[in-house]
Amino acid sequence: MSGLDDLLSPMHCVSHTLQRTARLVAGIYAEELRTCGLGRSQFPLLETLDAAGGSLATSDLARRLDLDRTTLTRVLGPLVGSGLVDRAADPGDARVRRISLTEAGRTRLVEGRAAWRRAQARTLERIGPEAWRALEHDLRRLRRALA
Amino acid sequence: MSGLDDLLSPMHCVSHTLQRTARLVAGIYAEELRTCGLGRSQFPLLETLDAAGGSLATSDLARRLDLDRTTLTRVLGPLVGSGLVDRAADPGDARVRRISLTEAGRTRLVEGRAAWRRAQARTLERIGPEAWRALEHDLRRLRRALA
DNA sequence: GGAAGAAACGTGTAACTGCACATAATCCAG
DNA sequence: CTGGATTATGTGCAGTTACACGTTTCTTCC
Repeated sequence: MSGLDDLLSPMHCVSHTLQRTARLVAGIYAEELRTCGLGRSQFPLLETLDAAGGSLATSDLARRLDLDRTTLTRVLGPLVGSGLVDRAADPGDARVRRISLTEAGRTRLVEGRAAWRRAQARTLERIGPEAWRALEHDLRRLRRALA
Repeated sequence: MSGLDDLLSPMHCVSHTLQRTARLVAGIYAEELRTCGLGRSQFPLLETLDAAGGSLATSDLARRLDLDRTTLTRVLGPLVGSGLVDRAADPGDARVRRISLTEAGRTRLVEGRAAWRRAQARTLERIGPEAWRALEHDLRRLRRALA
């Protein structure tokens, strides 16, 4: 039954479809987060650090964000500079840098969450909570399939 | 029934979920397209121009790609430079620039399609054609809801 | 036909993204 | 305990993305 051929037509491009959808949605979050001085890549980073409890090695953090390790390094720069995260040498292994939230980082994260919640609410209002629930599940499966 | 509150927890972020999934997939397409000298933003652009038949105004093209108009201008630069697309003044309206595929552009597009098809096949193989069919449909609905 | 508003466009600037490459530290086989 | 493979990291460079702002051209209304 699988008419697979039609999916090999460029208009069904997986990458472009995901990319353009992500672009569209990102605008909403960027708009809200800008009010508290956080970039749209910074908020998930702080949130992931917080969710991890304490600190994470650079590579581990990158893996959790599905972000290239070197990209993470760039994103980290300004955050370290503004004192929201701390980059310290690991006591047991001189190669790894442990990234952790500072107190200022935790504070900013709380502020960020208010802005984020507005964006998330605006988005869910448009697309419908149940629709998102289903989509989120499928996207997670997609990521697992690619991992 | 709708527990909507749980969706307002940062781990259910629509933007981050879409973004990270798009990043993951984009790598596959970039890898294949690099073999024929096309960036992953260039291929959809050429494809969209081709699908539109002839030429499009800058803003129209941007709209079709869900891309910011000014972003499109930047992407267009190198493509005009390498002669794959042509940017000409509109006969009827001096404000609009009509973007069109050149012969070289059409040729490159054909080469690009071979590379693209490899990426698409690799991706579908991982995630399953039926899963993608469903996902594509839901993502389109999402975009419509945001438009 | 002229002024107010709208539409189409480009540029300055800045953030996000990742590949190729290089460096330093660790681990393991001999 | 030494040398080669592995692991963790950072940088140069290039491509992707969009907001704020300004310019030119067109449209509309008086």
